[in-house]
Amino acid sequence: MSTPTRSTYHHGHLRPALIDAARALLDAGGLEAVGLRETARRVGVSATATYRHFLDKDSLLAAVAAEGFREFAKALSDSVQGGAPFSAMGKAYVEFALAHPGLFRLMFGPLIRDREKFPDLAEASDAAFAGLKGAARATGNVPETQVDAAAYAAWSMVHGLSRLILDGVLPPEHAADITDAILKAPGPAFAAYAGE
Amino acid sequence: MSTPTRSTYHHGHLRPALIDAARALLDAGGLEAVGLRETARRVGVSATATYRHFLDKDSLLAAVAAEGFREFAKALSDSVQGGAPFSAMGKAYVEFALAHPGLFRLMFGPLIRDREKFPDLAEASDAAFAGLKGAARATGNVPETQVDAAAYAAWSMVHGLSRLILDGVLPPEHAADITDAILKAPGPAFAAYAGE
DNA sequence: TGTACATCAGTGAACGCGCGTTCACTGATGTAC
DNA sequence: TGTACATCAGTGAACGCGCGTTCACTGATGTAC
Repeated sequence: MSTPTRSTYHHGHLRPALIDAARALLDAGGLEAVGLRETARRVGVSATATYRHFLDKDSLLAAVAAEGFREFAKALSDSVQGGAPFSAMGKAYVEFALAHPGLFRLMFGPLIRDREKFPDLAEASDAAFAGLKGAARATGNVPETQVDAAAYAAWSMVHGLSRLILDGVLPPEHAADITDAILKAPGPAFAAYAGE
Repeated sequence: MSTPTRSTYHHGHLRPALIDAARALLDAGGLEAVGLRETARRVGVSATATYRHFLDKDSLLAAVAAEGFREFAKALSDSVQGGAPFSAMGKAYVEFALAHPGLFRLMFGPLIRDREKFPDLAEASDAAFAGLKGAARATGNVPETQVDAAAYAAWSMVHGLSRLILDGVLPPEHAADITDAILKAPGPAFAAYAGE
């Protein structure tokens, strides 16, 4: 993170500094705390300097989100290195969300719809999701024709769990227990669906 | 919905009219389209008249959300009347979300955290969730000690699926197929978790 | 039945706010000769 | 090696915007006697 003061007229690394600052605001105060002016203020630069590096506010946010997806993809793929079970990826998914609530919300916010305007973001998110599907296939437990459905089911579950905790619906003090119960003992947890 | 013009000085049913108008804005343009001034404008009343019926903007929104949860709870419980399988409730959950995107987002937004300020909302949401847990228990497939985990797992999955579609991550044209695949054939879909 | 008066439901002007963005600009840098 | 000049990265004032909320108010209603 850059210091808010600087001696040279030219910043030198303004683009990444703005991304870092926006992300810090995101982590500290959530999505609505991130403003273009406030971000620039943090870096110690005029608000308009931002426009040298980003088309507009959304473009700055999209860059932050794309960076988030790249880290997210890495965290997911790291989680199943060394033969860890598929559920380890689910755990990593939830942990990432809880560790970066603002970032997670931004990543799955409205910008992701605009694939043409933010191709970098679209690509980064696609890569993260592809990793999830690949891990579902790699378990070897799922017939090829069912891989998509299995991946979507797993994805939905960890995503929903993340959001329910993040949004304060599930009490945070029980979050860890619930996550473990669901991820470690999926058999009983899904028994409700049995016999239909 | 009320008409934007009226002949009498006193509106007569301003409170429900404001709730309806806010909800219409929500459905039409999403959360950020709902303003206190704009809502009043729709009803044909000055912005300040709102303060006769609601403490502030958040209180108006909380009333809308609470009403949403009551409808949501009804839709969920209706879905399993007449011996319909548990998965029917999941289907109803997703359908409600897709039918009322703005409302759904509001319902699970930040207001739900403020249980003391909005007890009516807290109660309405608790009731909806209790219905979900009750249905999981009623399947008879889950040992009593696992009912909570099973309900949370099911809840997480349908909630995550709803959000992924709503937020434009899963392509909407495939939303129905994916929902069916997950809800109707959970066995194969969850096979990825098997053998751990 | 008529009247006085408290109460309730609305009005409209005004406030400050911070935002994203535009504009014309200036200071610093790098490159060609 | 020095200089001219194009280019790039920043500045700061100003714009309009719609918002939520406050204030002192007025019109309508209902109730006690």
